[in-house]
Amino acid sequence: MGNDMVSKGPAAKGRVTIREVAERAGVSVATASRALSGNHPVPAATRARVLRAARDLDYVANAHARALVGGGRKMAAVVVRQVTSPFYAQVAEGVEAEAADRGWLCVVGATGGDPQREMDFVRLMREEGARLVILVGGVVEDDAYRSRVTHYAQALDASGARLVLCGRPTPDPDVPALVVEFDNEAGARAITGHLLSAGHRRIVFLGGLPGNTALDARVAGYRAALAEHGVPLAGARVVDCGLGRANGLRAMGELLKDTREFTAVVAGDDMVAAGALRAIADAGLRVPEDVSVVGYNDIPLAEDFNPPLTTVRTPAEELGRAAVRIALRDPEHAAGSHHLLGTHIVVRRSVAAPPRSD
Amino acid sequence: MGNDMVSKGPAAKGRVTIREVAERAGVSVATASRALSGNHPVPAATRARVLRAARDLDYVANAHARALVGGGRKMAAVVVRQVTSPFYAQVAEGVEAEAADRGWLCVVGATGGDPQREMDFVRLMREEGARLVILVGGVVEDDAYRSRVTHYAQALDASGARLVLCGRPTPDPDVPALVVEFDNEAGARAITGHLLSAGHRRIVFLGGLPGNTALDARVAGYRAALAEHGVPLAGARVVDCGLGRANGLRAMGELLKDTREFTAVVAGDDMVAAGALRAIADAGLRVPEDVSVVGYNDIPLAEDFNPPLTTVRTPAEELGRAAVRIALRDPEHAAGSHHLLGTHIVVRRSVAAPPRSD
DNA sequence: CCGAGTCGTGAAACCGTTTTAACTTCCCCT
DNA sequence: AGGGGAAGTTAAAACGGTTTCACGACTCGG
Repeated sequence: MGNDMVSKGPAAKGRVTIREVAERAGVSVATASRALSGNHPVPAATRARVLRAARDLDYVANAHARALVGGGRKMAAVVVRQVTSPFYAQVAEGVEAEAADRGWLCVVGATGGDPQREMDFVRLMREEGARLVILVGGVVEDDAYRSRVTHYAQALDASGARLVLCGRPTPDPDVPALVVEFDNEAGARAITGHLLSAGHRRIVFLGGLPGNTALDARVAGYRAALAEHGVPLAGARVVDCGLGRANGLRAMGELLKDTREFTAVVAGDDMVAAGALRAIADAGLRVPEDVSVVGYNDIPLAEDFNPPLTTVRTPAEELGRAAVRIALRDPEHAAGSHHLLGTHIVVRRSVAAPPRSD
Repeated sequence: MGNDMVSKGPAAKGRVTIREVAERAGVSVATASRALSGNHPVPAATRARVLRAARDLDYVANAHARALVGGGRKMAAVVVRQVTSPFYAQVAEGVEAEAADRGWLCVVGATGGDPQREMDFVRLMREEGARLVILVGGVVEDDAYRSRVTHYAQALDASGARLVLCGRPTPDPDVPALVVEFDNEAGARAITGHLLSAGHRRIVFLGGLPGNTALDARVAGYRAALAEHGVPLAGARVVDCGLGRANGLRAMGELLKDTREFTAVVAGDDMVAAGALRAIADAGLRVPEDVSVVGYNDIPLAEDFNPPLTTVRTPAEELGRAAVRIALRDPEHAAGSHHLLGTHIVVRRSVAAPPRSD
């Protein structure tokens, strides 16, 4: 007597298993599994009993066990530098949304720009069996980067997963990775052209980051626009201060200490522009009357800057959505394919004609 | 002859298993497992052979198989309304950072404010075996909400996982969930007090959301501050337009069409403030000379608004970190415990004395 | 020289689910 | 009456690891 405690009741701690559901419904685990997953026809009466038992026990399937035998949960991972950057957040939201629409789970990882953490995270995703890994954001393209990405791509491909690079280059055309990105050069050319059309001739590019492919392309676009408008090459001035508000603030501050030899600035992105705007205001100058400023990305709060920022709209959420859409489209078409998304400039109030004294 | 193809080589497609590693190293899977996980002592020579084989084959363990027998990967989930909201992004970043520091994996889910998606996501996390689920953001507290959260809490607790509510109420003290939040009332009282000290007496609260506990607390703090400064209760005016830039823009615009009977506005959060600032500017008025405006949360770009916004700093990233830290601290201490994080106001340039004509 | 302990290793059980293959019934058709 | 399906159900074999248990080889002390 008293040994009835030994009987297999629901464990005191731990999850409800399908065995307990089957027991309660008076069927075998096989039947219970079929009734629950709807995979195989099961008579209505039986199915109802099983479903009822599952509901009563608040049963949820063990995703790990399921993944082990089935193909595994459809899971996508998006890796960004940091979640709080508005641009990355938008891309991540796009990925999340598109994934959710298809019933996929979305995991986001932040690297803080550290290659080691990126590698760790990709490894983690391989362990977890992610079927889609999306790496977002420009990087400096050195040998270490190339071999790293080649390794990711081959490892993921070997286990049937896809790798998408958003805004970063493919090391080699035969590396099994997709690339989706904006036409950085065209965007920068357009926005620089906008300044040139307003009459500016002495324009500085603030926020270069030599080796970073995204920024290099924007610098190239900036240079191309100057050339198109007949500005001598010597007129180009690129300040390689990197991205981020703090860098923009500092670099612009230093620039303003010199004799001012520019009437407009093209910022590497909107955060740099935010810093630049603040530095200009701190120097007692006005935008756009004294200096015109343009940004890049059109982050959600760019219209709330002082003044509202003229910038290049890069549909970041669409970038994220496109990444998963393209990756999931056709299996064959994938390797080495390269997609360019268009951008356009949005005109607000940070650009005017250069001061008359010029 | 020719049937050597049948031998168990590495599968053409699919992942490398521990069996292949063991084979290549000339040991059993048990030994391979031990060498790899370092769980059980293994002579250096054998370990080296196994590690070498694993490296050669680029082996990564199958997390699902491992989770099935072991406790499962340490995984935390954070659920927010949307990733692109700067406040939520910061909280998510805090959770991600603290989780990563401890070697945990972090999954973020976005609900778009839809209770159904919230429920689906929590269920998903139960299936995945998440050990920590963090729900962020105020909600309207109705019966549906209460029973929903009670269910989450009990289900997660039954399988040994923890539930943390960030800035939303616990339905009942004996529900096994932790609460971590800011002292919304104190923050609102302080920032309203700041306006009162500057001489304002007719102050409107923009962005109420009746039923939402976070907003209700801020409204209460606003009212308390007015009372403390001897402003008659009738002087309080709360516009229930909800949160978000668009709502702030619209509501403020409508407010300005009436005869203007206020000199300052307390916005429900910084995004509402952004909309309000724009509406005020569009009406041809100046901040702070004509109207003073304060926000709530101190999002990263609040200092770039026009003018830089005086607001309440809520250390959002710290909120996220605290949530995981507290949840992981001591198992017993958990249930029903309630933590309040302090806030302080940061003074910028959106507040001045009321216009003299007042 | 022998028994006890230690060390290194492997076979097998186990985790919770899906799926295959087999086994009953039961019914219909010749 | 008997055979061929079809329908409903189940036992058992995967899936890929970890862990327990047992076993053999070696070392060491008496």
